[in-house]
Amino acid sequence: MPELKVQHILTLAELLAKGARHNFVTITTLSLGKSINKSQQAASKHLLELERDGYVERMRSGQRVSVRITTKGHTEMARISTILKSSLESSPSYVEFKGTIVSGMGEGAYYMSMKGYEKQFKSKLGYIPFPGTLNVKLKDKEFIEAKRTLDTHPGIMINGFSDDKRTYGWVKCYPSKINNSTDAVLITLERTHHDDSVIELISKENIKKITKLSTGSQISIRVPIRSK
Amino acid sequence: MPELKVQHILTLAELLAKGARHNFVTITTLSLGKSINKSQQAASKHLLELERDGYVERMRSGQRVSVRITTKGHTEMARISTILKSSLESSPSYVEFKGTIVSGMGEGAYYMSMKGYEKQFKSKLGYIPFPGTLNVKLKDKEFIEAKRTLDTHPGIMINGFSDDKRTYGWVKCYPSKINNSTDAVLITLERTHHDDSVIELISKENIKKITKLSTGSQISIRVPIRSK
DNA sequence: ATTACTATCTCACGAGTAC
DNA sequence: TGTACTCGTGAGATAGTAA
Repeated sequence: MPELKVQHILTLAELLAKGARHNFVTITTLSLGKSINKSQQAASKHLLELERDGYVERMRSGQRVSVRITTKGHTEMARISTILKSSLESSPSYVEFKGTIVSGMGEGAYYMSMKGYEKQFKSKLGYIPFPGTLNVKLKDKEFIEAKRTLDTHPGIMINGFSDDKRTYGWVKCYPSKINNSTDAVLITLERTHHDDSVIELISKENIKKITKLSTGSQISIRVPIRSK
Repeated sequence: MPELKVQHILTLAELLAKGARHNFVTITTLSLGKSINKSQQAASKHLLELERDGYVERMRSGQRVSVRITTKGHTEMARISTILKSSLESSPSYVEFKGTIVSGMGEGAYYMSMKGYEKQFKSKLGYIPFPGTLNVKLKDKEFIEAKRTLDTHPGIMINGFSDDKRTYGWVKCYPSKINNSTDAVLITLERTHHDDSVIELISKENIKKITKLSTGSQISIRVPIRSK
């Protein structure tokens, strides 16, 4: 039983679109070729091969040829369509980070506890985060790239503000899951004091305590995103 | 802007299934090759070309390579999936017959008016048909073939019966539309008195009168069927 | 006008192999 | 282990053309 050749997929799709599932449709190899961006000769060969392999039936009436798709042909197309559709849908809708917990520098805690931020956390996240950030050193280049991916997705925006001394940048929040179970919020900062390979997380409670993780532990963070 | 090559479709689908939409996934060209039923070398080339054409991004970490599908790649796959899906769905769910009206031989009328049939018509179709059948001479070989197609689909079964003299065969009814507007019922008989190229229709009223068609008129009959 | 043959070309694939 | 080069083979495409 010969497999359906990939290059025949579009040809079958075109015939299907022309209504060749249940009725013989009369179509010239020239127009079929145009539809699939191939030559008349290629279309003719496609039909011959599709017929040989049992995906279509053909019927000559003089010069013209009518074509109909067989049940086998239809089944095969449905199969391929399903494969494509499910592979598109099955794509997980999260960005994943993997790395190891590193000791925070205390800085994050200081900034995140400022009244200008806390007020917004309370209203936009629904709580005031535990004073302190969990810092994760990313394991690989691809996770650093993933950070850039995140930038293209919307997050919860915490606006910057000023006090007497200086201005403080915005903070973007991405609700996420640690090790697929604990809720936390990955934050990206307008003005970061880390290099690219470290990400910071905040949470309602002390993350290390709740997850029983400590400095050096391997950790996975998943940020759900809306698939487009 | 190079088009996505057909042979790359399955490769992209495989990457999609592996979750490479939002995250870089580490996959060896050997295993990728196996998944798409190609060699390691083919898989490697696919990835190189997909990258060259902007459908995936790659990232080397030493020997291994991580792959992620770009927005362009995802869009393209979605496009193809939609084309296939809609071509499968758009396929009209009817079998069509075209031909010319020929004068009935009166026989049909006689048989169809028998009490053994009439009782069943009344209960299964909801009415007693006009006494007389519309005979249509099919125009082309493909419509004769379409009759065979119809046989594989279920219709409303009118059982045969016997009287003192003889037995009468079953009649299978397919509700249909004449010229896409008038309701009628195409019937196939266990024992037909026509050759293959003629079909018969019955209806509540006199079809010729209602449609203002007469012997010699071109006519189209569509029999809706359940697509499988 | 339309199909499909033949010849030719291109490029997709796998084998072998370097790194 | 891995990736990806070169190279040979053959499938798939086109041009030209017969029917």
